[in-house]
Amino acid sequence: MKLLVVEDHQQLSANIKSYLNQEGYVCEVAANYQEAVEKLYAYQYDMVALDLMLPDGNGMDLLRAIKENWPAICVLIISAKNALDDKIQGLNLGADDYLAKPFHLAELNARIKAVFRRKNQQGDDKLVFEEIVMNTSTFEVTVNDQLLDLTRKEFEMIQYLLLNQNRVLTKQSIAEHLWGDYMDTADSFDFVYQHIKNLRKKVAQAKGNDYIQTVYGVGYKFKKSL
Amino acid sequence: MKLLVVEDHQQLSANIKSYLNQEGYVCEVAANYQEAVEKLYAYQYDMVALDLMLPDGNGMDLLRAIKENWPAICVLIISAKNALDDKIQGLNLGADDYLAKPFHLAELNARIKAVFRRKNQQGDDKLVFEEIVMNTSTFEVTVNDQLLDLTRKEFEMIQYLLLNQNRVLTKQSIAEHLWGDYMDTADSFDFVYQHIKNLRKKVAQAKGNDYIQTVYGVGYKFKKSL
DNA sequence: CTTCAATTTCAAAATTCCTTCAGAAATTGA
DNA sequence: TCAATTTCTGAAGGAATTTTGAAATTGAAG
Repeated sequence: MKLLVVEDHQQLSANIKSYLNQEGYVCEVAANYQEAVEKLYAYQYDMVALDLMLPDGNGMDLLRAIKENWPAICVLIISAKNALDDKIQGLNLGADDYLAKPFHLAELNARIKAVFRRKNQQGDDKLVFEEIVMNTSTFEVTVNDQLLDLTRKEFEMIQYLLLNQNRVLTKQSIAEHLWGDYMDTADSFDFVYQHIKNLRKKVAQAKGNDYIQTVYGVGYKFKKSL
Repeated sequence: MKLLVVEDHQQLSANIKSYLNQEGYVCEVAANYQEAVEKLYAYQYDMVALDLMLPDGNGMDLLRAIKENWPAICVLIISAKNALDDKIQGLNLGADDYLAKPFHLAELNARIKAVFRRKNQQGDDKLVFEEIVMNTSTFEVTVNDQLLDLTRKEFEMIQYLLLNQNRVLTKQSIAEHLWGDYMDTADSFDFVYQHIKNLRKKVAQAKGNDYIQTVYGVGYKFKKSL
């Protein structure tokens, strides 16, 4: 799960980020409107936690832009203004939840979980590729109804592949998705190889086929069996 | 896909180039206005990433010149000046997107992809010649609905042929398009023969016809079956 | 502190791809 | 038809990428 926290207060965003990383999310921070939009273009997020008070723009506009361009992304509004107006307007614009400052990190976590749960219950709670099925509410992955025992990285990887069945994912983009923005200057992607290997082994154990196709010089994708 | 990066800062342009090569683009660099124009005349680009700050001229003028002389080329403006004016003026002059420095390379990549996607959607995101269909968003090529397993060079080659169905492509121009400016002094284009051969074989495997016509003494083109 | 699993690093092995080369085949023009 | 030029083909080497196993590191749990 990859989150973007849009929050201009340095200290707070750093806290949130480290806390959510602890909790197992891949979490990045944007300090303002501009940066948020750039990151949204560049990467692929599952959720945005959005502070309405931004130094260079209106948070509501950003919310509107997100719902327009990336409708699949959940938005959790964070705001110091405890004004009911904001809350109503935000939810009307399609925000998935609203959290007033100040808040406990544990509560943020709970809200995030709740938003995902709610979203996945309405309809698309399964990601499927042939015999591979991921239940996005219980976070279980089965191959041919056999449950896979995956580590966190393996899980994130198979999810990323499932979400992008039609395109080839480069090692770079996989690394960015699983590790966040630490990878900017990374020179080696050896660990991607390892996780691919382990994932393949586990999938193949459940069914002879490993499904993951190498595209030489580019990356990986699920291969269609024709 | 062949890109020209117009950027006078050595280190940056070198980084961009190596990154985009990694990502599978053919990428060349021009350090100033003059050099950019020369390259635009000499070669055929799909896109220009243009830094507005140039040592020997105004980037806006260059943008205007590109849109006038090579209207098919997409332009992505890069600028350190975060001025909204620049952005507005640039987009008014026909630039396809705008990216403020500093930026993550991944974001540059995402913008490039987005620009192409947008452009291709206006018509269709498919390149077609008879039974050959190339999906430019998934980077898949099918012949008679059979998926081809192509290497990078083969892919670039068939794409170049698809984009130029009416003209004959010389070995030189193919080499320039696929390998960039390393070819300036090259004396032998034998490797083009190899890739043509391999491509023909793979296409013919999917359908008896190989489609690629040799024009003796000149080059190659798709042949129409009458 | 110890233990165990997960993650990352490292280097060798395996694979795939690219380029070169030399000879064969095809085309052109005289 | 013949010679010159161009294109085609297969094989071989080298370069780049991926795979693999094993060791080192990290991190959480007991």
